[in-house]
Amino acid sequence: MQANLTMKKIAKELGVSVSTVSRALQNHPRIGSLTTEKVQKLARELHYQPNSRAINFKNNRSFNVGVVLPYLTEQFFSIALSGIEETLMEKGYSVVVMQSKNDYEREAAAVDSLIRHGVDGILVSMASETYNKSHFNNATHKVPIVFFDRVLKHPRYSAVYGNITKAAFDAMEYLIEKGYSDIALMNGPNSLQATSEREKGYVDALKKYNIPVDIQYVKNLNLTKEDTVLKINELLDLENRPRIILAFHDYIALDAMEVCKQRGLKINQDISFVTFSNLSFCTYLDNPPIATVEQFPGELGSSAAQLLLEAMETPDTYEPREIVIEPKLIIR
Amino acid sequence: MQANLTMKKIAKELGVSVSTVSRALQNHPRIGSLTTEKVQKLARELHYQPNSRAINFKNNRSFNVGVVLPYLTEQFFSIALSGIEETLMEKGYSVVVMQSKNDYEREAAAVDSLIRHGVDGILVSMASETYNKSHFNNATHKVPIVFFDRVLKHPRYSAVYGNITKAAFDAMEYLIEKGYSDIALMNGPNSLQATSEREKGYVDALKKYNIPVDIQYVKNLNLTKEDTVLKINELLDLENRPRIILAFHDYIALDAMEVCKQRGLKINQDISFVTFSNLSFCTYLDNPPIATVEQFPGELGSSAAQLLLEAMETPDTYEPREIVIEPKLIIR
DNA sequence: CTGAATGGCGCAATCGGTTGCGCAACAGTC
DNA sequence: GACTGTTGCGCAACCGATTGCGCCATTCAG
Repeated sequence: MQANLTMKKIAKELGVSVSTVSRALQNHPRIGSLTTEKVQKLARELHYQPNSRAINFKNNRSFNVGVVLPYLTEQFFSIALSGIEETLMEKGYSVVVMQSKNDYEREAAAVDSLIRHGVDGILVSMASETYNKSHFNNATHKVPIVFFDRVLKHPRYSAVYGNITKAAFDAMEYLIEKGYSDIALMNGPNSLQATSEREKGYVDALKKYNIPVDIQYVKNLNLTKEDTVLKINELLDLENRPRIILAFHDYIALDAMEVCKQRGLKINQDISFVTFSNLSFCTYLDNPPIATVEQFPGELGSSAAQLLLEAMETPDTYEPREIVIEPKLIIR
Repeated sequence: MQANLTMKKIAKELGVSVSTVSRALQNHPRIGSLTTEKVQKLARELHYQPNSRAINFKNNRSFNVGVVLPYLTEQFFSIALSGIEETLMEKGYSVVVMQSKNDYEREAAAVDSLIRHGVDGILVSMASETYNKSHFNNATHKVPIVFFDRVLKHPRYSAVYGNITKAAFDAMEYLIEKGYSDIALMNGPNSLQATSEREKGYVDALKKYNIPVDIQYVKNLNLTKEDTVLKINELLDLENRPRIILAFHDYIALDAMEVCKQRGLKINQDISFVTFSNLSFCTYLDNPPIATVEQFPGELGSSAAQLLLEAMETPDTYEPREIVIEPKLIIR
């Protein structure tokens, strides 16, 4: 850890003033070519690097962007983060990441901490437990915020998200057209906006084809394995057992498949699955979900990053807006 | 985006000096309780937040830590990053993450960029293509560096990594004791240190049991699917086809399994796999690898973070050192 | 009534750069 | 020789917060 090398030392060494050193390093025309050369030579020899904290302080910019998401270990979010990192890196920004673990307190603390750390903007995918939104209001007074995937819909905020309703509708339409019936929905937790959107697409499709909606076929899960096991068992216990399960996540489908197998059902024969995330490993399953909705998490992240870039770099003309990424149904 | 609220404004509003405001906010004993109360009240009302950039500048600390890793989308690294984030968050540090994509140039640029952004320390899992180490030498003059998983072994650097040799040895010993023979090794790329360590464990175990080493059984892969397909086909084409494949990653095993199935071999009957990463979804496979080496990426990351914390907070007494995390063989 | 002690607060320097302005020296013009 | 223009560089303010030191006013002891 070498001692701090500042312009002051270069200036003293050369018998010139600090301002001359500063200008010489910027090739300022008012500095003589001889002096400029001398300064640059010594700076090179001493491996001078300007103190970024001083520059950030002076410019009131840090070129850091905060990202708050539920879990880094969830593939959806790590892919989104990767897209964010790529987009921001190109523009010279760094990514500061924090996990909310779906906890409101942690999320609020993370947003607060990012502000205190002096980021120039924040990307958020909301915790499922977030009921109080005031931490975003406070933060947005200081820096722009853009939501992605798990968004807060409000004219004040930009948001990037997938068209879940249409995705669910498309998946249902595909299944119905294929002649499948008895389609159940294993949906996410109530606290997520996507849950109601998914249900809407499910219901809309049934209505379009004049199929009655059986509320016993719609289950909201709470993300724990126990609950998944409970709900799939409830479905399998129904007199009119579903033939297709529309699951809101591959992992939910996998856990449900296990229960099915234990109960002697053959996957993709007695019962099939369609999922809302396209995890790469599913192609390796002997009996994968017959279709899946690809939500393009990388594009979600990178679009959100681009909105944030605009908000940070042209704050005067920037108007909050929403971008909808169309998911794609992938048939296996 | 409200205008910057500084101490100056509070001071002017109250007709006191900036230093009084500063001290009042710190409950300095030399400030009268009346003044202190007034200042704190107004600060609260105006939602005053100290300018972190000014404080960072003054203290020459940012409480940011840089993390450079190959890919965020690789589960191993996203779990490691999660462990890093948890450990550092507790101590008030934030994590700035960058992907090297296994490219030397990007890695060097990332390290450089982190230094310029003013991080207090750096955690690195090296790019497989990194041949030149000078970017680390330059960086370490400025801030401490700790390596994790893909480490640079050098007395100057701290490093945290798994005991791959022993893990490979243990896996082999288990297989040999179980009576398995004809065990092949699908290893990683030459450029990774872990590759030679894994090979050493493989060879050591064979030698211990006086089993001749067949070099045709040892393949080094380059991480592309084509190469994996090529190498598994070479193995299956051998006169003495292996019965067990020790694969250095679950995804390699999955790709190889596909080829095996295509060639009419039954997994876990005609041929079985043992892998070096314990990806959660493998438990959902109908025929998963019969054993797997858990490398505890979260612990790897969090141990590295703890070393870095020590290096950052007590730089005078800190001595670089290595921590070895013992992997665990998990039998399915 | 004077001297010291104490409480309450402000001045100014500091961190490391950047930048407007001004000063000096010199050349060129009339 | 006085005037203007140009070149080359330094002074000092500034960004926002922190902090050593010193000043003034009050209080209390002697």
